[in-house]
Amino acid sequence: MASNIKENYIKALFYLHQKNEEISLSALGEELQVSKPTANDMIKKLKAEGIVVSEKYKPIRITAEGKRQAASVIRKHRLSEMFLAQIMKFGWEEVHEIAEELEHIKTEKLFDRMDDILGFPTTDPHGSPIPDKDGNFNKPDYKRLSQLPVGSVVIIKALRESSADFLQYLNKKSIKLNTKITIEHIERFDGSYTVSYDGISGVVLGKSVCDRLLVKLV
Amino acid sequence: MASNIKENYIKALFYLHQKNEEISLSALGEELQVSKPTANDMIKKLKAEGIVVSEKYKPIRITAEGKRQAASVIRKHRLSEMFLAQIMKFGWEEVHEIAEELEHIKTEKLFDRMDDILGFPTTDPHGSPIPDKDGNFNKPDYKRLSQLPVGSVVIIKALRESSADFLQYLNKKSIKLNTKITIEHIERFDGSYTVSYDGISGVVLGKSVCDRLLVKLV
DNA sequence: TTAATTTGTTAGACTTATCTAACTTTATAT
DNA sequence: ATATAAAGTTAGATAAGTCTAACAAATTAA
Ligand SMILES: [Mn+2]
Ligand SMILES: [Mn+2]
Ligand SMILES: [Mn+2]
Ligand SMILES: [Mn+2]
Repeated sequence: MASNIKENYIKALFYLHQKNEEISLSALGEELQVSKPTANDMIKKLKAEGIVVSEKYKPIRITAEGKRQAASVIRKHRLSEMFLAQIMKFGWEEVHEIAEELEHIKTEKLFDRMDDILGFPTTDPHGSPIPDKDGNFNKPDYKRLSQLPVGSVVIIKALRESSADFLQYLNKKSIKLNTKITIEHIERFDGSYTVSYDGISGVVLGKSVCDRLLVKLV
Repeated sequence: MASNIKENYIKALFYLHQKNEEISLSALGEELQVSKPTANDMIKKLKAEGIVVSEKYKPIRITAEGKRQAASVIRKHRLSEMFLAQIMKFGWEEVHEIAEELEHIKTEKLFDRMDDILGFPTTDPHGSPIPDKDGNFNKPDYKRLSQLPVGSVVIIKALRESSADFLQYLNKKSIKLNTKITIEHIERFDGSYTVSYDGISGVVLGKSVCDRLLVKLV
């Protein structure tokens, strides 16, 4: 059984692999805030366990087994977030921190029961998909709000980034998942959008905000 | 911040101290299934942190600070058990194992929220008291069923031992907390009790069972 | 195509938690 | 009071996870 620490490496490897099939030691060290020799040592252990393939001076690749193990941790994380939000009434800006701890709990039936109580949800409170136990999950092709033209009517479906700061900003603006937004104006100069939602019009969202909102066209 | 492992030592020290003010290294090692040198090393560290007092060849005593830290872990454990049982519908024989993991979660507000959702319970699903954050908890003076005479009418309030095996035995007998029992007969030869409850009479409970049931006289 | 920069590796050290074997001190029993 | 047993300590070793300093390889830029 992998330790908490190993699980965090596996999860990081999975995230990095989603951005780029080939993973660099530097990126891994950066992601986990450890030195390159530390990351290198761990890669040797994970290689011995069949979780990555790696050869001297060559980029690292995660194996099918590695993906399976990563999905298991991510499933625990996202089910926990959903349970904390829906059942325990935590805000979506609070759940990630707690889920970072809960995801390492070994007893599977805790998460199976969460899943059951929640009615087998397919996404977490930030719109990210919850993998099933075999590691499969939907990857719907949402667009960034910042990619869409004036006049588009969209529904917010997920976030590209879910830092507490960003979530608190969205709270302040009363923007939630499934909020229906109409794009009224795009300011060419700075990429900011003027939008309307919930019957309020003229709300200005900066470029970096629109870049983080994943939406579906209505 | 204490690691999981240290927290387990602190909890063990607290349990041992409840049986016997003075704690021996052997008992500590036995409790945690580690060797005496291992326990000894940890005691040196805990002494440096002010959690125990201990001098060479003298028995170990837990400090007020040690008790406070133990109570914090026990509170997390017992609130978790109660949450798992009441809200997540796990059986009382299932909750301990999961709570052994949950008790090490750092984020206090998770447990505060459990407490809130549960309506500030004073005991766990096995009748053990839940300490408050300052480490105070009720220690009601229940009697063992095995100490009471024929004719007594009692209510089961807690268990002296909560192994999954014992709890499954109680499930089979439909005995729960708050079950009202009447003692019909005591067999002198083997100390077994014949009792009635829930309208069923003539149920025989062995000595070891009666020894584990903590009851209040009606 | 050489030089500079980035990336990866090695070597050596530290911390925490664990062990066994051997020894010392304290307690118990004859 | 002495011998035996139990409890506690020391010494030395191991494994996991981390670091820094120094060096080697690969990539990128000039
Ligand atoms: Mn998260
Ligand atoms: Mn999330
Ligand atoms: Mn328990
Ligand atoms: Mn309990």
